[in-house]
Amino acid sequence: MTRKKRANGVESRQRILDATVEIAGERGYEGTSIAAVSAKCGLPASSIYWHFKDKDDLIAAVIERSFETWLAAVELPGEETGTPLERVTAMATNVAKSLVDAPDFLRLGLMLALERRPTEPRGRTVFLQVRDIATQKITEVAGTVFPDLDEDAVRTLTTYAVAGADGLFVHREIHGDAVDLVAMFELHAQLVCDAAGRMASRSKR
Amino acid sequence: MTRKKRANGVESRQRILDATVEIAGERGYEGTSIAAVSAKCGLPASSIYWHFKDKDDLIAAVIERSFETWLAAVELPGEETGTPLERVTAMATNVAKSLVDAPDFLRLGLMLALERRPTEPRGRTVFLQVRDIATQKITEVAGTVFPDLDEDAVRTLTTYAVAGADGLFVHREIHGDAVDLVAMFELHAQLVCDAAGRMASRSKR
DNA sequence: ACATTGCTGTAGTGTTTACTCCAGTTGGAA
DNA sequence: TTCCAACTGGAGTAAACACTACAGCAATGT
Repeated sequence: MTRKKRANGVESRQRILDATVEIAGERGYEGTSIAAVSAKCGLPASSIYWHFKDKDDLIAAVIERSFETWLAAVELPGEETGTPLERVTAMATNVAKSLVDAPDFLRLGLMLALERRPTEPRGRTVFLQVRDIATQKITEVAGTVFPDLDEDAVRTLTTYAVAGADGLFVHREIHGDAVDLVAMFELHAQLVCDAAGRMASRSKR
Repeated sequence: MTRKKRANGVESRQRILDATVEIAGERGYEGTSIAAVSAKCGLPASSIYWHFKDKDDLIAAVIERSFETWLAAVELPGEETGTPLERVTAMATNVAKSLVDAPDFLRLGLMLALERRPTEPRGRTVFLQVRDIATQKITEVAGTVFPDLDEDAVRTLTTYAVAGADGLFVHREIHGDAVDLVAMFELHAQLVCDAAGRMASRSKR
């Protein structure tokens, strides 16, 4: 067995993925041509096909890697201390920062998610899966932060929280760096907490 | 001058646009091939090029028409009566219904908006323009519904309202018809009003 | 009757696409 | 030294791509 996989190989793989994430973020799924990726990373097409089965496989790998990058950027909030508002705001701030630092995952993912082609690309499936997992985690956190809420309310709250995050992200993608994503996410956190309060008081009655 | 423009012409144009909106909504900008549009609408490529200058022109026309369709579906709320919450909710409900009935505009527009290619397609420009106009109208309405707010607050509120709408729309596009968009928009309207109240009380102090 | 206009049908153009074949090259294991 | 596995390079293929040239036809204005 080889203990080192030959240094050049993994580096080339990274270079290919780097080039692909850039081009796919610019031009979408169909617009990402192997020739363009090859030109950008400096490796011939045959190398790309040595590392990846086909174009679909390449894009799925890009989604996976950019998800990991984003996950690392999120750095889940420390411990469960403070008021619900403080905790939710801390979480929102973290997510906002991570989306500024590592926007590729959500941008590419949303592009793929909005497409509805007959034969779904694997990249889309992967995105929806990891997104589902992330959503579930948020649901869990919401359940502990707002213990008064019933399951349905928690789900609704999570849906709204995620949708708001998506929308604010899109807003920043459209309007550029001038948008203060962290500030908007703080407002969002506040409103989500309002909603939680409203839901709790309703279910008590 | 001809009083009738030759019936077949306008009908063909519509058929081409219908086919294009369907394919573009499935496969994005690059994925929309003239051959596929031609096959779907039953007209040869030369007819498409007689009606439209090139592919870019075609997609821009699709955006324009789907915007008009959507605008017609929105049917702006009647008159300025009721509490702010009632008025905002009525508006949100209208928008939600229109997005269910005519989702093409926003779906296609968001797909184009998320792409950032070096030479921007005209369709993207058109989308961002009409979106800007729509946003401005919402800003005006917000200004009259919440007269206590200063300009900055109204802008922030509008941004948040639009972003929430985008995000909830994306959520429905991903999770399908099971999502009750109207209900989510009602919640959204409520939270936006909360935010307005919070902002007003802060500026008074 | 005749030319004009609006549109369709056929048959292309050259370029780009995803993907393949296979002959190198190179570093490490035996 | 020999050998193999891990890659790279270049050359190539068939299909799909956006787009064009142009002939033909049916209705209309004169």
